[in-house]
Amino acid sequence: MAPRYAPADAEQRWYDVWEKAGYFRPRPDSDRGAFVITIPPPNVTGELHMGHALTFGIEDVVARFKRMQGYSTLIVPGTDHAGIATQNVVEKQLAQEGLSRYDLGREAFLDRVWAWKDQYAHSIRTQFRALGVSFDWSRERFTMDDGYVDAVLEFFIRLYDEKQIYRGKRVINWCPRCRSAISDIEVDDVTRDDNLYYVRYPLASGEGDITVATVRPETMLGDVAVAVNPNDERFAHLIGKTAVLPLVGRRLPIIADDMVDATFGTGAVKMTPAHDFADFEVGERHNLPMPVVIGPDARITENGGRYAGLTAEEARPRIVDDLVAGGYLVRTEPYTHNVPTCERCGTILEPLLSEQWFMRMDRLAPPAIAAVENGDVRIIPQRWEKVYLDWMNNIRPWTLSRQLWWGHRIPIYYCADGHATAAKSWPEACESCGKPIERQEEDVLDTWFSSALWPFAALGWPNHTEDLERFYPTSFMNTSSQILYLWIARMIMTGLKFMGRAPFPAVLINATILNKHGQRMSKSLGTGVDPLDLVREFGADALRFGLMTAGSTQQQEIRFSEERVELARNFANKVWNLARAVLRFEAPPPDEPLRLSPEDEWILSRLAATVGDVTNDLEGYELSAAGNAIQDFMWGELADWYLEIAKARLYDENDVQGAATAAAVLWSVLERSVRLLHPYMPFLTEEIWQYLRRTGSPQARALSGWVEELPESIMLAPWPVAGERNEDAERTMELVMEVVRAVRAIRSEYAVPPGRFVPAAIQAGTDAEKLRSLVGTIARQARLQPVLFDVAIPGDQVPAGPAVSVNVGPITVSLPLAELTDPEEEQRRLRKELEDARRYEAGLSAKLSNESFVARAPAAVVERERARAVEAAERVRRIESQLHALRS
RNA sequence: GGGCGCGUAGCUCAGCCGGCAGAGCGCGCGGCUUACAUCCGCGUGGUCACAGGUUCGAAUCCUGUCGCGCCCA
Repeated sequence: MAPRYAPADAEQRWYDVWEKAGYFRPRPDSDRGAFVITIPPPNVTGELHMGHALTFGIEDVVARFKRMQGYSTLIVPGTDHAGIATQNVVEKQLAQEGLSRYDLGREAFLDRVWAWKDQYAHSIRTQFRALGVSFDWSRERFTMDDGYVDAVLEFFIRLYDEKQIYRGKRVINWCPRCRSAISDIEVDDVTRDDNLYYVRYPLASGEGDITVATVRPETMLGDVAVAVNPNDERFAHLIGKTAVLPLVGRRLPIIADDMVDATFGTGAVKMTPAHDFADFEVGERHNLPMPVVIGPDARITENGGRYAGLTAEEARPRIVDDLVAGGYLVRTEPYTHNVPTCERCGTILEPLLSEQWFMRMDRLAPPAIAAVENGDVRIIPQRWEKVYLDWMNNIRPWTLSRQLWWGHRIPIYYCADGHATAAKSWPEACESCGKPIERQEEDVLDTWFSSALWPFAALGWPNHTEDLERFYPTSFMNTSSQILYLWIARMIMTGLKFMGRAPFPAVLINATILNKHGQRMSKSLGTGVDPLDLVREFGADALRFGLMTAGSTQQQEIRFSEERVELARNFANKVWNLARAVLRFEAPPPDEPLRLSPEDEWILSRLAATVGDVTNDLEGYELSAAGNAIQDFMWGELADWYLEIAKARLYDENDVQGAATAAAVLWSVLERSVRLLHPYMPFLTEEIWQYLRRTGSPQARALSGWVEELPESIMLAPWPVAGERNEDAERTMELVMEVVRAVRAIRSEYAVPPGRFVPAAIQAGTDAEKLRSLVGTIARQARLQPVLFDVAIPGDQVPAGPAVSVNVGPITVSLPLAELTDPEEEQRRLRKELEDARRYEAGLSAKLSNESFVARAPAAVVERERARAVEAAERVRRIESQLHALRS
């Protein structure tokens, strides 16, 4: 084994071996049942980023844990066609060639997008493999592959037949750049400084006028009314009268509607139903005409008279100028408001009246609300449940249609009379009138429409496949908070609708990954990091471990830096070297059984505690806590203490049984720790596993519970079990470590060369019996030689001559560092220690003399404080006596 | 405007069903000790954002304030 772990080599070898051996496929038999994840399919727009590495890392850690626990475990991989996003990137590519999608035409353009898809799906697959994720590639899906298309058609037609999907004219968010409708949850509001224009509309009677306020004067071309609040006395006399639209001359009825906020502007509002969500509703209530004056290209339409052809942006100053010239502009004032922009491209959205396909939500939502309320679906962290429920309780119809080419084309066919027929393929005739079908709907479906089916469509729905039978509902979903509405909510609704059961019992909402300065990681900001660069530099295991332990499950953001991966790489190397050390001490097994010493009992107890903690943490999806627990144990206890202590026996040629016992305990504890670590560091642990398979005495293997040979891959090994805790052994070793640390501290303070042995006298008081067999251990770890243990010295006298005293609990270690001890210095040190000890003692007595405390605090707490007080007093007495001895 | 989260050592974070403030990194000192210098030993470092309250006792529970962030309108 090399002195340094080289990840690149191991990673390349193992992934292929695992895949070829079929370890990523669910095992057929399992009495523990199935554990299934259908991954959130990444967009085929580009490469994976750190957020993906986190998401899929979490899924793989959890799945590997469950696989080891014996579940029939399956992770279904896949990619999403990501309609508008992918179409945008391909259009950008075309633009660089000076082409638009219209130059190519629909068919040729789609060929281009498919080529893009193939390229990126391949590159994403390569990235997944580099991360070491145990996905079942034989079940890989794409949201536009043949079977999936069928699922989408089935979904659409069933809901259409149930009248849940309908066509209608509504004001929608229109992106003039994407040339498509946008769902209201794909809108980003951006705060902008604008002007509020007060415009005077004369009354038709020629006497008087009414002034309205607007931030978008150009929309006045589409005005059809002026509205006021019915309770607004200022305008009561005008209701029913008619105003005249300046510049246009259209006659506008003055109407009353509750929607109008009397405190905004003048309290009178112009109504533009084709270009404003609220105005549209008022327009419907009052049967107003709805002229479209700003078209899909964001230019003024024919309805805009002499402004036709201008962009909305160009039209505004012209109209304002004309209003001024006509004496209609009363005044302007600065106004800050939110402007809706396209989440994809940042373009300002135009509310636009148009014909779209919609899906009703009022029947689908209630069961999905109930599922979260009654705990069938748990959202972690739980606070997100409220966010989900708030949105679901105010849910609105879903705009399904997108004016795109890339996506699932809406399966609606029209006859010459414009009747719609829904069908999986070109129908024979119109289902309404029997006339021939003339054309298919041009629009495609919102990407999330197909994503909503993912957990069951990826398993074969609408066919009654074996996978669907066995693996639905899935077990776990995790994703970012941003798509709680867009995706999670819709999966729950459709799962309940078509499968009768929610698609998963638990949803983990991931933290957002920020860089070390707290900025979002994003390609456009230049703050993105390619996970594969980190894999190349530090190894996939290090990236996984570093990410998983970067922040707790409850956090909503994680500050991530490369340094974290470097530290995880160091840990990986530590584990590697720990294994090297353990494997070098293969002792010949004695015939007799093992003879466990206190430190053996201790490390076995600590392992038991760690297995328990890690298992609990993983069950609760606390991956950070679990990872830290493994690292703390392997590095801080197994390597730093147990191995160092065990070396004495391992190198002792006169103690064959002791050496064999230490070697066996080491092997077994390492072997089980490596299994604990496997979900986080699959490659390193597999590499070590191969050495473990070939080693380990029968006693060592028995200690781990192995009755048969170790399996050929750690992926087939069961999750470790450990025995009982041994509290006595833990307390004893805790004391040993404290004494050793205290002596080391004194040695360091007195600059005793680290290699040098110094004589010592240890008085252990009440702990003498407990420590007797560990004196040798203390001596070696603290480099003390020779050692007088528990010799009866009258009173508290330390051995003759100047000495340095170390007090740990009831234990005192005296180091007669004759030539090193400066009595003055030592007195100063002891006086400070005495001061601390007295302050501590005083604090305790104050507490104990407080009657309320003694009366009201739990008995156990009072008892503990009393014991501490006794110990503190004793400590004060000892230090005093040590000081006294120094003076004499 | 409404909702949520966060504020603990120079940095990143544990601790938060109340009972003597922790870890890693950094920094300082000392070490190539027969697994590892991607390492080992020791040390330094905190009004637990602020102000009230509850309690025998508050980093932890409650209220308010300030600062940062996210979501919704």
